[in-house]
Amino acid sequence: MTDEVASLPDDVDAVQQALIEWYEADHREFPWRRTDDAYEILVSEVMSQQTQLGRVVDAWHSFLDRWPTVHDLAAADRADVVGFWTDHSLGYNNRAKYLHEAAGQVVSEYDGEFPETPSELSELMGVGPYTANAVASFAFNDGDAVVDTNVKRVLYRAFDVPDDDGEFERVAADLMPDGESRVWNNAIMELGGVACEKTPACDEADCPWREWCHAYETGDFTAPDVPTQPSFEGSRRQFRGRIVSALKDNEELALDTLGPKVRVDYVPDGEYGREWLAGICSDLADDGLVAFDADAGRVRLRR
DNA sequence: ATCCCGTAGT
DNA sequence: ACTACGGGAT
Repeated sequence: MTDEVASLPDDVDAVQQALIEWYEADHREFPWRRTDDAYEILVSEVMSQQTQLGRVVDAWHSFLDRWPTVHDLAAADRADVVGFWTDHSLGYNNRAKYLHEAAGQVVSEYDGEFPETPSELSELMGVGPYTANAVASFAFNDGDAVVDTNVKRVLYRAFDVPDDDGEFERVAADLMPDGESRVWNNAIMELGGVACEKTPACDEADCPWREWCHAYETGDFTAPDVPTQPSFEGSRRQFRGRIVSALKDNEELALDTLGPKVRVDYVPDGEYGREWLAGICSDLADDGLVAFDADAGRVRLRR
């Protein structure tokens, strides 16, 4: 026997059963947990990647009202999808573009029927390892163990898994009961979301793993390092967001009309003027989010 | 002011 | 391996 699963308790069956029973006894209700439609689940996962779950619920219903099927989304104008995204404060606009592109892939490459394996799902734009396993699990009960920051935190604390992506992936896979990816991945992320958050709530949430948890035993609830990010206020990101938001009603605007909508201190020939704005519009155009005519100095969302 | 967080591009 | 990417919640 190797030391491959040295991090895990001997009675893995009991660990698995405890978590599943805990999850099934009580958990937060989200509408996407009551569907097995791959398109609806993909939309929820892409939204959830960047936005707190409570805020996703309304946006998810609205999105599916507007584009009920993958065919509807594939046929939509990119500008409308990006406009919806910014209108609902969903964050990174690139993801709206990716989701729209992924819908196009499903229609053109799979005749509108979603592929069911993580490896095929990973080929879709904006779908990486996490989302591929989430969709494969929740739509088809056929995913591998998901490894998101919730799962990393749980494994790091409970079983002393080293802060290393390969280690997390290996232990997460060893821990998942065969053929139960749907309930398992829901359950372990729920554990990270309500019991094993940054500030843990072991007793309050009746954590099912207290008897095995190294952190609960030692009182050391350190979590894996999360990279710090540059401040948002005053950042390029902030102004990109404001530009897309100003264009969301599909207007085409001249730079000098757009400028004051983006920053109050806009002066055409000033430090933050036409040249500065054109630079950001040019980046947005490179990202495929806007159509920018630099000579005419006019910009609008890209169809 | 800080937190949240998976993917793509390089 | 590192960085860009949004904006509400707290």
